[in-house]
Amino acid sequence: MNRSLIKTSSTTSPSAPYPMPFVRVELAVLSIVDGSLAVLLGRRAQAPYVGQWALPGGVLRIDLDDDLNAAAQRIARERLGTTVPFLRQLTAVGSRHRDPRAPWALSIAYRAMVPFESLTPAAGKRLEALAWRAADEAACDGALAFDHPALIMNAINATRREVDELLLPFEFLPEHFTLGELQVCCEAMLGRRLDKSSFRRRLDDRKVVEAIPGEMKTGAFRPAQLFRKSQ
Amino acid sequence: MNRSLIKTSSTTSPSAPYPMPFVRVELAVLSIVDGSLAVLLGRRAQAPYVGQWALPGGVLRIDLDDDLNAAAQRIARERLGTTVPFLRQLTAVGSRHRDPRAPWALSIAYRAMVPFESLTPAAGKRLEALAWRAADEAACDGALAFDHPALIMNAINATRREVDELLLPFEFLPEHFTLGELQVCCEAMLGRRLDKSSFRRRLDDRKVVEAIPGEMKTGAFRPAQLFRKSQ
DNA sequence: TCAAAAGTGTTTGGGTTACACCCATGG
DNA sequence: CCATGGGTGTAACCCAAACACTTTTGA
Repeated sequence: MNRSLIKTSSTTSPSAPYPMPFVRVELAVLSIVDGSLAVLLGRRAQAPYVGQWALPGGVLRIDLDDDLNAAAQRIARERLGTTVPFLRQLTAVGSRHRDPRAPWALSIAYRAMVPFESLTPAAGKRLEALAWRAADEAACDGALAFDHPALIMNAINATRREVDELLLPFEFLPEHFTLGELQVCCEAMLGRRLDKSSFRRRLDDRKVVEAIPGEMKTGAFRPAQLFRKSQ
Repeated sequence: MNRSLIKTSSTTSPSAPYPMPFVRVELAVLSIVDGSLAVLLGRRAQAPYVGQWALPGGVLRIDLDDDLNAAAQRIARERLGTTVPFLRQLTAVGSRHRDPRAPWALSIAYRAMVPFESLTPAAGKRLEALAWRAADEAACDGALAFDHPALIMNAINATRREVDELLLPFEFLPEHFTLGELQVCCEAMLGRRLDKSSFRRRLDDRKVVEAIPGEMKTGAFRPAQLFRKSQ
């Protein structure tokens, strides 16, 4: 299966078309599974790398996609059956021989973050299976297809940096949440414990959340104030 | 001049080629001119946006470029006649109707930093002229072609963030330099003054530079220790 | 009354800013 | 001897880590 899937005919006149690379979008979909950061992998049903695990992704369709973000969302719908919030472009990687389907392949990598329960376990097109995998592990796993371990590492670093700066994935949480829940979520993403007191001071210095007057969450123990994203 | 420059023929079989976008690389080349950050702009000699100023850039050539970085360097050679150090990928932007030459255009934007004297003032292919322009200004100038003001803003922010973190463009400086020269350079990039004492403390806490024993720069006043990049 | 989680206050320390001050040299 | 830039020291301050403590509930 080494046949080129994209046009590569050579050009003649100076203003004639140059052959363009094979352009794809790859998704590093993160979530919190069992209290730590996980990445969604698909087992490939087609060549190349049949049977191996890889990030879900798809070909950019200039007939369907208005822009790169739209392409990422379409591919998420097709492959995962869900929309993906907290979307962020990570990087573009492109070179000769990256992908045996084409002489030159360019991928735009995106990071997203979804509640893992929101995923239909049914795999979409071209995938045998979907599975969550510990993110730190996957980032170092040489058995993954293409250069995807590096992309996963990139997604982890970008995400941890955002959390450090309190740019938090509120779409990932319920609309109303307690500060405890928020802290547990951040700790899972960072892979380390946070101090309750300084975490809260930072939150209200920068006004990233606001208390919802009257709303409390009652449970087994002392009731907790509910918060929502500011503005 | 609305004729498509790239192949857009539709596909038939499911595994047949999809039409691919028009892929370019744009360069935000920065330098320090008159003590403040400047960006290199070219006046376009061809449609679209003839006569308007834009970032230098060029089409990705999968027959010539081994990877994206190589493409950026080739385009720098062709357009500017020089190699570009401190190269960093900024972002990919792509959408329908971004560029009248094609129905769907994708650009990978790169930032570089060169000593401005190293540029041959002769403009390369497809450019009428090359000129340095205050970066902060250009980032807000609606008269620039395409979405280039946003790319310039992106380049400025990425660069200032790197300098804040003491990831410094040593290729931009002479191999041996005084701490005063280094500080002036950083101040120009940041667009604000730095405190000499804390700047130096930060430098040697993180061991980013090392003194060259015996080497001193003598001038009008007290001689200064020369330094080089660490490692 | 105890466990568990909510919520608050206080101390400490690292790192940066701001600023004052000496040093060495050519003119 | 002074203007100028090189180089050093110190106090103030900001922020966050660490940790101790009180509060409130269901069981």
